[in-house]
Parts: sequence; structure tokens; C-alpha cells
Amino acid sequence: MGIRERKEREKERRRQQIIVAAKRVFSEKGFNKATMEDIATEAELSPGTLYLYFKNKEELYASLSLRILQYLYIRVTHVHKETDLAPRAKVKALIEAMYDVYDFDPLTIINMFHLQSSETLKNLSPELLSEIKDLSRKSIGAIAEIFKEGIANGDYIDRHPNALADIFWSLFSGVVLWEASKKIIDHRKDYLKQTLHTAFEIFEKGITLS
Amino acid sequence: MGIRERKEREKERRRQQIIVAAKRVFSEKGFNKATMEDIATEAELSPGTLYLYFKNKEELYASLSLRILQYLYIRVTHVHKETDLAPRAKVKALIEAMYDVYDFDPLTIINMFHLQSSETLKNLSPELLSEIKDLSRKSIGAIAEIFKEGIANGDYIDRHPNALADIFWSLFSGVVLWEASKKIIDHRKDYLKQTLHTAFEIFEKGITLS
Amino acid sequence: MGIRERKEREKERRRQQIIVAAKRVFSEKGFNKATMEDIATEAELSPGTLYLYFKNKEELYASLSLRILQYLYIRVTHVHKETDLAPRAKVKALIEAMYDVYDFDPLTIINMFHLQSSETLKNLSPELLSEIKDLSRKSIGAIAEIFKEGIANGDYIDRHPNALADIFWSLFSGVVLWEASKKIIDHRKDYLKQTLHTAFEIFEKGITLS
Amino acid sequence: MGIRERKEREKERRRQQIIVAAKRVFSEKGFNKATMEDIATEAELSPGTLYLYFKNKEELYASLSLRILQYLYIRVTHVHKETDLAPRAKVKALIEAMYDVYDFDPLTIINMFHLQSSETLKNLSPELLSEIKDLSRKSIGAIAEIFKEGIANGDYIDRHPNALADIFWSLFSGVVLWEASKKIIDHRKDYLKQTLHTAFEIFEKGITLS
DNA sequence: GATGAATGAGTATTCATTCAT
DNA sequence: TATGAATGAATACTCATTCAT
Repeated sequence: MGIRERKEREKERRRQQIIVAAKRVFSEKGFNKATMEDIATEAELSPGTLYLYFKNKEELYASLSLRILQYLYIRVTHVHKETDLAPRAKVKALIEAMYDVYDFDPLTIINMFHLQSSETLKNLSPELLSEIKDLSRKSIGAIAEIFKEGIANGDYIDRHPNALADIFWSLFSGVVLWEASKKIIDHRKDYLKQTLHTAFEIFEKGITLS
Repeated sequence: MGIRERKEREKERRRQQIIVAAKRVFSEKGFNKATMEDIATEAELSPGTLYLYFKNKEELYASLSLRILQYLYIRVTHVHKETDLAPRAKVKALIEAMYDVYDFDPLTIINMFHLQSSETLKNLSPELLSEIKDLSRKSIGAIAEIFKEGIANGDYIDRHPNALADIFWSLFSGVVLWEASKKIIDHRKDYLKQTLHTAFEIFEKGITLS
Repeated sequence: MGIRERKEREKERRRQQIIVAAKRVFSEKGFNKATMEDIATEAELSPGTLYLYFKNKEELYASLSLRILQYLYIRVTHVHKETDLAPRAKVKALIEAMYDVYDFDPLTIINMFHLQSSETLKNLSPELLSEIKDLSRKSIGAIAEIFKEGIANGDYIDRHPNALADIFWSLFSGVVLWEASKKIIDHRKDYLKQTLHTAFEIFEKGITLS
Repeated sequence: MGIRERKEREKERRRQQIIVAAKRVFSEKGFNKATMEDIATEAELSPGTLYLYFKNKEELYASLSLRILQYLYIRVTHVHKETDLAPRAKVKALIEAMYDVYDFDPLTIINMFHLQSSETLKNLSPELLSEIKDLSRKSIGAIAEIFKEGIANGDYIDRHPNALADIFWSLFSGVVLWEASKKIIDHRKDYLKQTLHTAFEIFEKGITLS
């Protein structure tokens, strides 16, 4: 057992080592320009070793998102379960959580939005894909629950199902991607935090009943 | 003269023929999986011919966005110039314009959001790239002007410069991408119009002064 | 006839126009990097027109050499036929002729040496190839005759057949190519005339009896 | 150590395997008509493997020459350093060395003369190019030294600097190329050795004082 | 004759992936 | 497990040549 456990831990350490390297390389070069050899070199491993831990390049790429989604899910669920918070306080907490999610790994979160609705998604192993879908669904579900409580409580305007959660999430990803692309297009300074703050503030005002 | 003109028109027709084929193929397979041969076959032309009209694969891809951006620019500018509309009416008109922009070519607009902030952007010819940047900048600038008028008129809350335009645009792109990815992930029905409508409504309420 | 003749002359003019353009382009870019379109542009004609005058790229390239070979043949034969010159005077005249041949078109003569013993030679039309071979053979034959006269006259050492002509010719082409490559390798100044002069002087001294 | 050494040797063996195959294919088809796949097939390797050992097609081609140049350099330097030989004996030894250089690898030496003063030379990696240039320069330099000694000793006529070395070298390459092209043009028998011998003999006689 | 748009065969090169050690 | 040499399929792009006008 001790041995088995140690082996398991060792294995996990390798995975992390690869993921960290992959993150750096993918962020710098993008999915297509990054080669497995680049990543192996960055991880100080051989190319062959990468395939002992990840089925292929696309799964390695997708694994990055998984880590973020797990963090997102934990944070969002935690807010949802805070029974002693009033709905509006929960939304405030949710907003804070989203800031943290972005802070947790900004580059990867941008990649994640690219991943979704892209070619890559179609070639993942069913297990990984369903894990990603599951976490996404459960996270957006928890967000939806929070808004439902607010509607039930008479705080927020009632909309078609999940509308508030969808828009909340769209706002988040939209701002993140737009700020990222502004940096590429115009080399403008990064106002993301400020813009995100203003965006959520407007959103909240917009959904609050008089 | 007649001849020259006819040739010019013929040339333009070929470009469109290629663009139409490229749109189909890129939408179906994504940028990387789509081959120039696929596109040539779809256009019922030979691979070599594609290169008579487009410098390379990336420029062909980027050309798709250009058409949309031109349409976006025209619509947004038109709203901006409507001098006999009050600021709030202009924002309503702007929202309508955005619906139309999406309707004009939904698939390509999704591609365009992918294009931005991606590797591809870096390898375009300077001319095409600056044309894209220019149209983006001028369009978002016109949107910003509309909101500024609203602020000056006391309709909307004053924020840091361009905040309203940035958030408006983020909301638009965020909703479009999120709805697109939902379709891939869940094969859910397309509520885009409805979600976009709700999103803009919330946004407007959120920025309106008491 | 008048018409036919004018047409013939017109046709020859076009050929020359193309040859002049081809010479410029081939000299600058070399055979492989030069495109038929480059040549057409230089000749202010369309690519298709080139094929009305030359069967293909290789024949166009070879045609350049033909012009030089014709000039070489004329000069060498002329020396050979000068019945009132003593053998040694003929060799002097031959050397002068070689200078002129080089001066006639230095760039093309370098190309010609590349042409010989290269892949290109193998793909020419039988007619052109035999024309080239014929001129080469007859020219070197005339040179050989000149040296034979010198041997018969007791001026020069008797060697195996054609040895003097072969070495004379090798010396010429060797010096030309070596000086050309020195310019590429070292950007050294062009001493060709001087080196050629010295080379021929040594050669003459080397073959002269006592 | 043992392992590292064996690997190093194995690697060198592969390089040689490729070089041998490349030599065969380039000799038969010439640079342009030879494909990397041809060479890979000949070497019983896959195309990709070629690129593990050579940066690209041109470097592979140039590597062939390098081997000859190294041999040339060794032989020429060796003659130069023979302190107990009189200048004229050194020139005799030099001539012998040149025969050997030609014998060492006749086909490649013809290719080498084509390489020089051609387009190919311009696209090599700086390292390889400078290695080639360096060996050329040092070899011709050593040859020049030998003749200088002869001049200083009163054996040979004094000419402008390096003239004798340049002409010696030109004679060598000129004869080699001319004999090669005669074989292509006329399918004449190979008299190279004989012609070379006569040529050097004439040359020596031509430069010798009284 | 002249054009030049269209062709499409031809190829160097890359890189994810494998597998013998 | 880890390696990294070898693989070989995949593809963007070029350009000599053709042919309808």
C-alpha cells in the first residue's frame, strides 16, 4: 500500500509536471504551433513519456481546461451551498468567485473558451469529453440555481429558464476574450479587472427589481 | 472599357465563388482540418487557382471576416449618424443592427471571434491585417460614440472611457460564442435570439440612470 | 514574299526580345529560380507567348548557348581558314578570338559551361541538342586542326590526338568558371582577363618545341 | 561512456549511409530531379529520418563536397609540409595528389565544381558555407605557397600573386568538367587521366624557367 | 498571333506517434 | 518506466504548360 500510494503520488507529480509545461508552451505558441517536442523539452522529459500520461496532444490540451473547470465547479458550488447568505449576497459572492477563477489561471481560461466550440472538442476521448461537459453543466447549473433563488426571493426579474446564468457566463467569457483580443489587436493596456467589475455591476443593476 | 469592366466583374465573381466554398469548408472542419484541396474541390476549381486570388490559406480565412466587419461597420456607422434619433433610441437601433449583423452570416461571425486573439492573426499580410484592425477600431469607436451621447444626455451612467461600448460588444460576442458552444456540447436548441434580447435588455436597464 | 519576309523578320525580332530577357533573368536568378513568368514580364510579353517561340523552358535556356556557340564557331573557323598565317600566329589569333568570345557575352558563357554535363542537356529536343553538339564538335575540331598544323610544322610537341585542343579549351573554361566562383565565394575582384592571359601564355610556352 | 561512444558511432554510420545514398541519387539525376524520397528509398530510410541528420536538401548536397574538400586539404597540406622536397619535386607530388583527389570520388568532384558558382551556394547554413569556403581557401592557399617556393627558388617564372595556383586549379577543374561533358555529349571514352597528365606536363613546362 | 487565367502534378518539410531498447 | 530515434502520412504552395478567347 505504502508503495502503491507513493507510486500513485509520483505518477500524479509527473502529470502535473507535464501540464505545467504544456500550459506554458500552449499559451506562448497556440495549439497548432506548439509541438509535443516543445512540451517535452519544457517538461525536461522525452516525447515518448508524454504519451504514457496523455493519450494524445488533444487530450493533453483539454486536460488544462479540466483543472480550471474543477476549480470553477468547487467555487461556484461552495457559494451555492452557503445557506446563510441571502440571494443577492450570493450573487456578490459569485462575482468574487469568478474573479478568482480568472485569477487562478488567466491564460488557460482564455484557451478554454477557444477550446469550446472548436474542432478540438470533437476528437477527445469520450471519458474526458464527458467529464468536461459534466463539469460545465453542473457549474452553470449551480449558477442558475443561485439566480433562481434570487428570483424566488423577489430580488431579480424572472426570465426564461437559465437566462440569467447564461448571460452571466456569457458576460464573463465575452469580457475575458474581448480584453484578450484588444491586447493583440491594439496592444492596449489590460483593463480586464475594471471592465469585468463594471460589467457585473451593470448586470446586477439590470436584473434587480426596482 | 466594356471588356475591362467585364473582366473585373468576372474576377470578383471568382473571389466570391472561392469565399463561399471556403466558408462552407472552414465551418465544417475548422481552420486546421480544412485543406486547400477541400476548398478547391468545393469551389470546383484547382488548388492553384485559389492562390491567384488569395495569398495563402490564412488570408483566405481572414477574408471571410472582412466581409462581416464591413457590414458591421456600415450598420453601426449608420446608426451613429442618425441625427434625429435620441440617444436611447440610437441604442435600440444599435441592438437591432447587431441582430442583423449576426443574421447576416452567423457561422462566419463565430469564426471571426475565434480569429481574434488567435495565432492566425499574426501571419496575415500587413494590408489585410490593418484593414481588419481598422474596421474593428472604427466600429467599436462608433459604438462608443453612441453611448457617449447617451451619457452626455444624462441617460446613462458615466463609466471609464469606452466601458459601455466594450461591455456591449463583449456581451454580444460572449452570448454568440456561448450559444454556439452549447450547441456543440449539449446539442441544445438555439435560443440565441432570445438570449441576446434578454442580455441587451438587462444591459440597457443596468446602464440607465434611475 | 515581301509580306512573308517581313513576318519572318518580325518573328526573329520576337525571338531576340525573349532571348535578351531570358539572359537577364537566368543570369540573375539561375535556371531553377527563374520562372517563365519572370522572363515573360521582363520581355513585356505574356507567358503563353514564350511557348510560341520556344518549346519549353529548357530549350529557351539552351538557345542562349546556341548564340554563343555560333559566334565561337565563326571566330574559330575564321582563324583556321586564314591560309596566310603561320601556325604559331594562328594560335595567337585563336587566343584573341577566345577573349572576344568571352567578351561577347560573359554571363552566358558561364551558363553554357554549367549547361554542359548537367541534367538540362538530357531533356532538350533532339534537333536543338544535335545543333549544340554539332557546333561544339566542329568548333573544337577547328581548334584541333590549328594545333595539328603547328605540330606538323614542328612548332608544337606532338601529343595524343586532340590533346592540345582539349587542354586549350579546358584551360579557357576552367579559368572562366574558377574566376566566376571566386567572385561568389570571396567577393574577390575580377582578374579574369589577366589570369586568362597568363594561362594562355604558359600554355603556349608549354607546348612550344625548344 | 561506452554507451555514449557507441551511440556517437551509430549516428555517424547513419550519416554515412545517407551520404552514400545521396551521392548515388544526385549523380544519377542531378540536384533538381533528385527527390528527398528517392534518397530516402535508396538509403532504406524514411524521408523524415533524413531531416534528423541534415537540415535540408541543399545542406545534404553540400555535405558531399565537404568530404572531398577535406581530403583535398589534407593531401595538399601534406605536400606543402614535406620540407625535404625541392620545389619542383613538390609540384610533381602535388600533381600526384590531384590525381588521387579525383580518384577519391570522381562523381562528387564533378558535382562540387557545379556547386561552386551556383545558386545553391547561396542558401546554405552559414556554418556549412563557411566551412566550405574555409577549406577551399586554405587548400588553394597551400597550393599557392608551393608555387611561391618554386618561384623563390628560381625554378618558376614570377607572375602576379596566386596566378600559378589559380591556373593550376583551373586546369584541373577545366579538364575534369570538359571530359565529363564530352562523355555526355559524345559518349566518348574517358581519357581523363591521360589528358590531365598531358595538361599538367604542359603547364609545368610552361612555367619552368629556361 | 497573343493573351493570361486556369491547371494540377510534383515535393520539401513537419511532427504526432510508435516501439525497440 | 523512460527514452528518443525512426517513422511516414499529410499538405501548403509553386510554376511550367495549356487553351479558350
